[in-house]
Amino acid sequence: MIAKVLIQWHTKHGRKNLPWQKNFDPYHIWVSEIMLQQTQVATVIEYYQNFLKKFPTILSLANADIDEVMQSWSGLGYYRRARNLHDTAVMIRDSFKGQFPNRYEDLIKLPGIGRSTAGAILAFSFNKKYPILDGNVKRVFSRLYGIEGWSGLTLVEKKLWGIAQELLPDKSIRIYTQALMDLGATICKKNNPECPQCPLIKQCLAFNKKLTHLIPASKPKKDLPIMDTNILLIENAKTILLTKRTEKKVWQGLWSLPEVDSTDPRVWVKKNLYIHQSQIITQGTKTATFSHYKLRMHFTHLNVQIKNDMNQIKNTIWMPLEEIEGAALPSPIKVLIKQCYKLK
DNA sequence: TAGACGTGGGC
DNA sequence: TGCCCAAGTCT
Repeated sequence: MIAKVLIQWHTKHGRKNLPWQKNFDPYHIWVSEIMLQQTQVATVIEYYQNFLKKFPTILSLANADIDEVMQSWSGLGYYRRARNLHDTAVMIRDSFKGQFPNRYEDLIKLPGIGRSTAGAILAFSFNKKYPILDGNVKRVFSRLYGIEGWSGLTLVEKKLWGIAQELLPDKSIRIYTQALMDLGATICKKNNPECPQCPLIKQCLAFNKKLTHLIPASKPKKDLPIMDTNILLIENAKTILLTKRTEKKVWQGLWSLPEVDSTDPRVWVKKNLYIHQSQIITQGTKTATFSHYKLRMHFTHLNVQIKNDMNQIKNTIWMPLEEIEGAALPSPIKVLIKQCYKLK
């Protein structure tokens, strides 16, 4: 019954013109689903189009250099997704003869594809009867059935998956799945849901009990810890010194400004670079907020003149200023660099 | 299983 | 402004 109502609602009110809705190509669907993880539709659209232009087929992605993939992902965040995307493309090329798998057991083993993304690929691309459970769907079901408690709790999540599985229709899974997400995105919103427009208003427990503002329950909040770091913006003849972040932590695989222990930048510069002279241009602090901590970046912008026989430091490059914007750098670092050149 | 993992929209 | 959170997954 619920599925039928949703499918009918979708014919008039569903979203049908998103860039990844032009065909059912599993490669296209997969790329969009990965990009859309924890990322809003409006943000994804441009990245998606650029990405497919650069990597039109799964083979072109598999054969690409990871650095190129990171460059395309720069600014989107959660960079592990880009590495997983590339790894998965290689696996499909080598272990599946380039054919995108269409079985749940195969999909779930691929890096970056969890239960919900596997369900989305199966539903959208292959019209197979599998559930999804993203933020939209969690919100819709939580309200519809008056599920209390934060959806991150194991028990709550289990209930929601159960509902997702139970309500699945035998036919039109593709439309049904899209309808569910569209309802969550456009009507059953977190704040100020438009209940009068909702096709499920009569059977919605949260609406009938006037609990839509309390369901779904918010994630328990915690104060974000503050981390401090010292970074250097070293300029030499219109180029900037960048280091690749190879450690398995935030911004892995991206180029960034060197991070140093010393609060006096000249110590690091003297130790690592052969220079004629160095001159501090500006110093300051900029804070970047992540989902799990705040990073206070104490930066020093300085100008150096490198000797010809400078020593090469591992994983570093001097990047021309004009190439920074299009390179694989984290957003806050790009902003910081831009600000420094306004300040000057 | 709780924490790591980014960034920007919206209020 | 500051806070919540978005088409989640991995460890």
